[in-house]
Amino acid sequence: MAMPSAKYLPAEARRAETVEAVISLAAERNPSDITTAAIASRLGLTQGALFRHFPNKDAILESVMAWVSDRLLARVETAMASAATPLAAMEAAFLAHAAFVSEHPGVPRMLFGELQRSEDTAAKHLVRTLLGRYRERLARLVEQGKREGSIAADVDTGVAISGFIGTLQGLVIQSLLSGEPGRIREGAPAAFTLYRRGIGNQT
Amino acid sequence: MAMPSAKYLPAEARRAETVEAVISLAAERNPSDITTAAIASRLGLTQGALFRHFPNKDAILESVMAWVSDRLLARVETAMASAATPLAAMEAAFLAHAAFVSEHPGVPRMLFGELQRSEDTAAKHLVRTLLGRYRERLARLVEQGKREGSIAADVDTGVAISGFIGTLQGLVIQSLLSGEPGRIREGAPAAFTLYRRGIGNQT
DNA sequence: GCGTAAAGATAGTAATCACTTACTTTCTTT
DNA sequence: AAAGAAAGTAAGTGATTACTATCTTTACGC
Repeated sequence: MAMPSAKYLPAEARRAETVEAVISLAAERNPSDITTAAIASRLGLTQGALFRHFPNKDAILESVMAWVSDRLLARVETAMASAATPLAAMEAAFLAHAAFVSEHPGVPRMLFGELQRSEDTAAKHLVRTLLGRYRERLARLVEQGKREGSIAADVDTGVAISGFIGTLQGLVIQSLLSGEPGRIREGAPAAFTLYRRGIGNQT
Repeated sequence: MAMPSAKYLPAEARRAETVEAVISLAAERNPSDITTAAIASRLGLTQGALFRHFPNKDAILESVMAWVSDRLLARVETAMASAATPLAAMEAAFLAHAAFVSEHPGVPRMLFGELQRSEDTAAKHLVRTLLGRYRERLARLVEQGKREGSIAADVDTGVAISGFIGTLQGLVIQSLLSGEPGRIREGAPAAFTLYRRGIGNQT
């Protein structure tokens, strides 16, 4: 993944490789000090070569965010679709999300980092859109769960969603402290069980 | 708070003012692109003046982290001490923590940002120490709660702690999205209720 | 075997960064 | 009131940033 591969790749393949390089770099260092020189070096290219495929650095970040949005939402939605009940769908989404960030530990850092940038970049907008869509999917499940009685009716939907994302973020922080991204995936089932008890109907 | 105050302050007062300036800047922009020029400008000083009081930028960040560690732990511990039961202590800690980051929205960003720096700075070490102490206090409460039966015995302590911090982090992300730091404090009681249901004994 | 897309090397831009140096203003103390 | 220490200023330093310019070289399809 994101290995310095063949020379003279077609432009589209090079762009895809660039995105992966950024994501793998984000797993190792603070996303906001990833330089174009570092990206190029990971690809085995010179820095100037990057600007054959992207007009500027922000366009690279925008592509990264688009990649993340697509992949993450796709995996989460696929996971949701294969579940019978709302709670099972949320669990599947949770585990799929955890697996995704376990594979790409730089992703949550980039999302978080992009959110707190002061400039109004296209990448930032993509993150907001992603989170908006994510919230929407979750909200649907929570409401559905409340209707059928598996989720407590007195749980506010917004709070439930915030808790869902927060529980994931707790795992991310744990992995930052331990330096072992794999712990996100490993800890996910137990973390979700805790969360499920919180929102679940307990009568 | 952190207003450009009088000129020719004594060194200690200036250092304290500098710390507050950094924290207030972190509320507005990505912590990792807070420049010494920006800090000085907020204080109404020239950039070079900072280096009268700190040997380098890392020393400033170190002071900031020490400030945060002291204040946050103090407030959380005071809150814990005034509660009768373990669960009440955790709630008090949660609300105190939420109030603190509501007042200083830049703080969780700085902690998170410092954790993911690749260099081994003194500031990073302070953050790890802070989180270690925090975990310790929480672990004590969770174990105590399990013993007296108010917290479910089958809940792993590490998972409970990760969930505690994650739930807080969920509120932070919400406030990043909405741009309203006050929401952290407002949303805290409901968020904790959800968390409490998750860890609480439900028999 | 020619044309072209992709990448190379090299050198340069203007801006910004943390940090330094030389000097001046203010405060404090005697 | 004078002197010395402390605090602050102004103008730099060199390194690094994203990005551009120019020109050469490589690979591959027609």
